[in-house]
Amino acid sequence: MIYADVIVDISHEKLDRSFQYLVPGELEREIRVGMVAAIPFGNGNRERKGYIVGLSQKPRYDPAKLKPLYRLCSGEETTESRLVSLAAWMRERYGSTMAQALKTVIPVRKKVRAKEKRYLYLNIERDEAEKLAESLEKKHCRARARLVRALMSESPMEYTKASGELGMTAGVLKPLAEQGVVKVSQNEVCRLPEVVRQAPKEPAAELTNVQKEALGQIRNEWQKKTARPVLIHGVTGSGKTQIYMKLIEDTVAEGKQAIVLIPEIALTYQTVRRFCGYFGDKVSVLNSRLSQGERYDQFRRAKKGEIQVIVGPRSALFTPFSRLGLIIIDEEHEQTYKSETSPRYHASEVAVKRAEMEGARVVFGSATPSLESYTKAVSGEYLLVKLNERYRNRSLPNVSVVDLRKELRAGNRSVLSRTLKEAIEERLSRKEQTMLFLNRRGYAGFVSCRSCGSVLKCPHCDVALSEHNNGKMICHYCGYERETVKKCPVCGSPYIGGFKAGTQQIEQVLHKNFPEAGILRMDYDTTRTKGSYEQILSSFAAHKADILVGTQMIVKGHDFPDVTLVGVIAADLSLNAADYRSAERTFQLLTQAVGRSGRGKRQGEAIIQTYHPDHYSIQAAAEQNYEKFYQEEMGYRTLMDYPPAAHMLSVLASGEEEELLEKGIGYIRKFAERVSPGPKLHIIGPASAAVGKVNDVYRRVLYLKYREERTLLEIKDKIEKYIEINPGFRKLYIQYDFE
DNA sequence: AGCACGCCGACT
DNA sequence: GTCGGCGTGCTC
Repeated sequence: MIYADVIVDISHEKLDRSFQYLVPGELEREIRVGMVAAIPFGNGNRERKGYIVGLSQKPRYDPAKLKPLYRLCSGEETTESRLVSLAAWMRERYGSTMAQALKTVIPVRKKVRAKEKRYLYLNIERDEAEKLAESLEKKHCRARARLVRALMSESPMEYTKASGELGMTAGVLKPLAEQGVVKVSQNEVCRLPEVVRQAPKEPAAELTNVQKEALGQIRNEWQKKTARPVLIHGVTGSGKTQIYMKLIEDTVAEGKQAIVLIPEIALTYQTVRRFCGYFGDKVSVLNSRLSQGERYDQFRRAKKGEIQVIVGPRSALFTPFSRLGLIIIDEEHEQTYKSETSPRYHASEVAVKRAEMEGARVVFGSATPSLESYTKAVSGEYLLVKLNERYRNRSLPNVSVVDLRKELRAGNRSVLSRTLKEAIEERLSRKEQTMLFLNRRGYAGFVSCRSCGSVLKCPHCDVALSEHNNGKMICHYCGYERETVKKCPVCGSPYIGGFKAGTQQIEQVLHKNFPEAGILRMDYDTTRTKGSYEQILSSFAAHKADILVGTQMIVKGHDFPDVTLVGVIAADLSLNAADYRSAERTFQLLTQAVGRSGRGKRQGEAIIQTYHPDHYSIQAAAEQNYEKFYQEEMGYRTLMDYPPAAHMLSVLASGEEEELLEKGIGYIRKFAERVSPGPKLHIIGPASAAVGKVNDVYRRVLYLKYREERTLLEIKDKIEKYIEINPGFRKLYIQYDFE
């Protein structure tokens, strides 16, 4: 016997869970997750539509009470059913529960439903209503009288308010509505986000020859029956967005819809405005600041076909378009495309899958593609399209690297090297602008020598050790531990320790050095209030300040034509993050930062300060040479068996009882060893997770590395089953993460 | 959402 | 008694 988990297609919060049904024998072969079925529901066995969200061999409910489903509704494939299938695939691929996957894919199936935003109106005159209320009270129809009186003082009234504060039920409303006393309307307020309403209409810009050629390549690929995903590798300022626009235009002209993913809406304010200006009311925007209701509105509009294009973060990937034609992922390398919660999916992968299921196309774009994508592009799995020139013949900035070790030797202990200081002075005298950039992302308390630049690393994993306040240095991958050092183990210098520099500190140094200069600071502290982000950027754009200091958040979005100098305070900060991706991230951040310079008519310059002037990621960024970086980094990944050369599965276990957790993760390790296909499977850990303990919940992590991803997937499935069978794991929460 | 059930006050 | 309305709880 096969049992099916079904979600009933009734939009109500209390039905937001699955119900189990018997699958009649003749449907057993045919039934799949994601299909739509007709089911008997409720007391009268009324026929309802339901989505199959899971299949199993045994019942989890009293089998005597299970009803068989009526039939499968083939050909009734809806947007929802396709999204359910996508969720099923995500469950399988990333090892989450179906409930978690569904929640990710079909958000807000509860609470702020459009229907609950209905309004109630009093449909009769006041004195008439007064009489009615009195007679209702006489007839002991208290609930009805209450509603009529309430509407006399407030009409229209929100449906939710009536049912909530007044305790109105459907049975109370129905007779009143039938008598024509109360009118129910679906007068929904359509809440357009601010950016959409404000954006000025913009005509299409003329494409350069390089852009036209790239566009031609993509259209050519799209002629094929099975078009591959496209990776646009374009240098900073090469005009990728204009190509996206043309591709979206093509898609809309075919009567299809497009999804545009961008890393973080606030950081790409200008991009959003450009889309809105170009596509007008065809486009809508999702962003993380939107309320659940606003977000739901946008999804509903998409479903109804009121909009053709949606621009938004990772979650916009699940917009319920009925004829999806194109998914664009801009700044494809960004970390925000990877979900931090289970299912820990990567938007690029899911985009390719959704596109495959719905016959849509995928375009990735980046100046610094992730190693994963570029590897696929090189192997021909993706089509690689290059834009090697900046838009309007602007040239790339001249970059110089400053060795901070030499500065120390020359007696300069300031965060500003002499070269950088002189360069800033020059800009001030020429009335040009400077951006100073502190890449603190991923900063995790590494220890380095200021004299020779060497960093304490794990002897097994080749990533920087993190300093803990208990005086120990720890590797987050394998759990290796050692005492902190007082002297540099390489050169013996006592100038060794954690790197301490904040944006505030730099701001102070600047004030001291350039008392006349206008300085703006942008970091987590100064952008907490709403609108402060845009405010800082627009006042810098209006040249109200000479210098902008900030964390990585300043490297995106705005074009500042007057900026001719970009300074990177310490490239090492991200280089020494406790992560095998630190070099990649450094290269990306440096390239993006350097790319901010010289966007206007004047030639740009960039200065990178570092203790590792010879490191390939810094040199390649200085030369703006992606290819060189890619070759070096791939060599490192291959040598160390890190992705994408190999694949990595991390098993994160958490629980409140430390001992139980320790035991449990130990068993998982042993089990993994048992099902291992041979010595080529590396099992590392268990180690403490990057954040070892949160809210009294302990977390431990196990890493499995193997050349073939398929094998890791199989191992994950086996571990999942093993955990399900053994009741000892009930109190542990296990998450999987593929890299 | 839609239906059944049990409760309550009022009236043939 | 018993009828109509109300609030609650359940739906595989």
